[in-house]
Amino acid sequence: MADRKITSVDVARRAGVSQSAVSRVFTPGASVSKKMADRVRKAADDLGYRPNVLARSLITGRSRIIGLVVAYLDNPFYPDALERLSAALQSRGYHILVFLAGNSDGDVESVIDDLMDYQVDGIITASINLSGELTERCRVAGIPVMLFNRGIAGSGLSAVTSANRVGGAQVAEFLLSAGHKRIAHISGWLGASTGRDRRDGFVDALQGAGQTLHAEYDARFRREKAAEAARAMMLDPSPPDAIFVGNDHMALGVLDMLRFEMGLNVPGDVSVVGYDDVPMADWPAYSLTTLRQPVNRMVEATVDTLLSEIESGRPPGTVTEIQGELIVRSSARLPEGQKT
Amino acid sequence: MADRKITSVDVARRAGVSQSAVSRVFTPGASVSKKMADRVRKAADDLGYRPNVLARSLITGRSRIIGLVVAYLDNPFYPDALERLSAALQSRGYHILVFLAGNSDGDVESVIDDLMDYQVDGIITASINLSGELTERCRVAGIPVMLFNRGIAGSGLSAVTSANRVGGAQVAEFLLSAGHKRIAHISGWLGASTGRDRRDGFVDALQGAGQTLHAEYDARFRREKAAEAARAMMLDPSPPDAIFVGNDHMALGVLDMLRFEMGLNVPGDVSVVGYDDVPMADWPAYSLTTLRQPVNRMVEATVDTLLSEIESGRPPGTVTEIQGELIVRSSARLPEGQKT
DNA sequence: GCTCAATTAGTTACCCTTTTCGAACGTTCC
DNA sequence: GGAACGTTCGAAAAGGGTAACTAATTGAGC
Repeated sequence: MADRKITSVDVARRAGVSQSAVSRVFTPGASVSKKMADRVRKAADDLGYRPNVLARSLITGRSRIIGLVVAYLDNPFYPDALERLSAALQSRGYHILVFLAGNSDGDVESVIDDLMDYQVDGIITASINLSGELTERCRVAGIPVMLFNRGIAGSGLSAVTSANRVGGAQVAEFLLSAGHKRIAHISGWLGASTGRDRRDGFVDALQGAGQTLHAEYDARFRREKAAEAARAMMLDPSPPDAIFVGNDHMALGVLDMLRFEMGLNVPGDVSVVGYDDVPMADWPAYSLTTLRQPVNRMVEATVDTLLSEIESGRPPGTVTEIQGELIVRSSARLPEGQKT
Repeated sequence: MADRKITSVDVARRAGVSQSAVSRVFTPGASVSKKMADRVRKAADDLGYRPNVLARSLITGRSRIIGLVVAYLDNPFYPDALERLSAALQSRGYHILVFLAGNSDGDVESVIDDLMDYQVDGIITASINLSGELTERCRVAGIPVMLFNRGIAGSGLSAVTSANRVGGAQVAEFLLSAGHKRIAHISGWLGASTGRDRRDGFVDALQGAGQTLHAEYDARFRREKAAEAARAMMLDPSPPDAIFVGNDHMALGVLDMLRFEMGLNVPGDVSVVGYDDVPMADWPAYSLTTLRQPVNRMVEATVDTLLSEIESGRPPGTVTEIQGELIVRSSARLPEGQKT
């Protein structure tokens, strides 16, 4: 075995043409006669030749690799997004190189080093916070960065999120219209735009209706922390009658806690609303009322924006907000007269 | 902006040394004096130089890229595995390039083309079936392939699975010892070793105890199909009193169906046992009794085997089976006298 | 001070493509 | 018939590195 790797030179020799001719045949838009193309393709097929992407990228300066930086995949929203992102990019000739980063700064930093090493054409970050210093490095290196499901105000980077403020407000209105009076919020991390915007939109809408937040806790997108927070809230002498949880991943943990550990009835004793609409939210064991983030449209926007920055040099800074939709299920009390 | 890319030549010039000296400084194990190393590193830091992995791989023949071929990520077992695989490889200087493949042969084929194009050092497949032809292509190309959570008998490829036959038998014994008499199985895809082995081990153990399978259905690892199968089984004039489901992803769907659509009591009316022990199996809404696949040990074995094939030329064909453990929760009746 | 071996540094070939650049060729047009 | 032109093709130069080879330095031992 150990057949040496076959290169364009081998194909050229077999077809009796120059190596550069072979290259041209495999470069779309290059000038080759039909006869030449046929001969070369035949020889290439015989030998099983395929151009070496790495060598190509060396000279073209494009690797057709997109770096995806992600902190964790336990929130099912992200595997779903990863799958769709990968599919969308793959269909356009790109592939995803995965970089795992804890959320510590040093960790993210070394990941950025790795990214540069691989000459990625672009970067997508998900569930990650970039420091100003890092965004600056990417800007200097001229590598387009897309923030997926998170924005960084003033960073000048492109970002795709759902309309989180509006979404938070939609949830608030729904809970208000159902007559809730002691409405609490267990937020995603307030250090992230996603967590902050949902909260702010939610709080603003409550205030618009003359209510204030009954209780609040920053669970940093962690299921366990959210569950604990829910327990603490419910054990309070004045427990909430509704809880808006910053994402579904946490909301499901809250539901489990309320129902199975505290023996409460949801939505009888307390309503719970999530955010994301992950697949499990629709499973009958949970049937979670939640604000849907349209993953497919977010993915589309991410890929479109990123590729046009890469391929057409569109300047960075395109911020897309995609409107979500409240999916009413049975974890929250319904407004008077409304049916599912 | 648009600072041209800085190369080893730039660093060499600034440090007043030859370009190859720079290369040596960044190549572990090369012969350089401390003084030289310091000077070069200083210059490199000033300029923000990092070696270009792609250029390096061109000459070394190693890309430090591992191709991961995966069909879907909706079974939470796989994101979990992906996260751990990525972390383990990252810590050893490799990264994962993601290739999504539907399970159709043509799809997988074009993915293999892509993989070759990127000169991956190795391939890990998960939730995917490789045809003989494809494994042959990889063998010829000399690219090590690891089958994760699936084996292909006679393929000569390395594989890591849990001890699926033994696992199936463990489940059978547990159900038998709880006194079940009409035991059914909803299998994962019998076209895959994972589905087949679990089933065979399960059936053999039943037969060893003088029982036969009360009912059986191949749900092909699909949640919906499994739920439908469960409904059909329970509507039969002679319904099973226990169902072993081929993986947790399907088992959770079965639980939902039994409890919420059919209003049955689990395990009162029927016991359900899964396979994998995904995180959700432990969530109180499900509390699924299941056979744990030790993901971390599977990942360790996968990475170790793959890297030793890549780096030390270990011949392919190392098949590792890792013993699982039955995790007893409350979705299945307990044997007499046993407590959780 | 000299020899010999061991380190270190510089030269150069090579990895596999794409991409100028110019030569060769066949047409068209006067 | 020859000038002007458009196509097609080959030679050769990148592109950013590594590794084998060679030359020069260093150090030890006597």
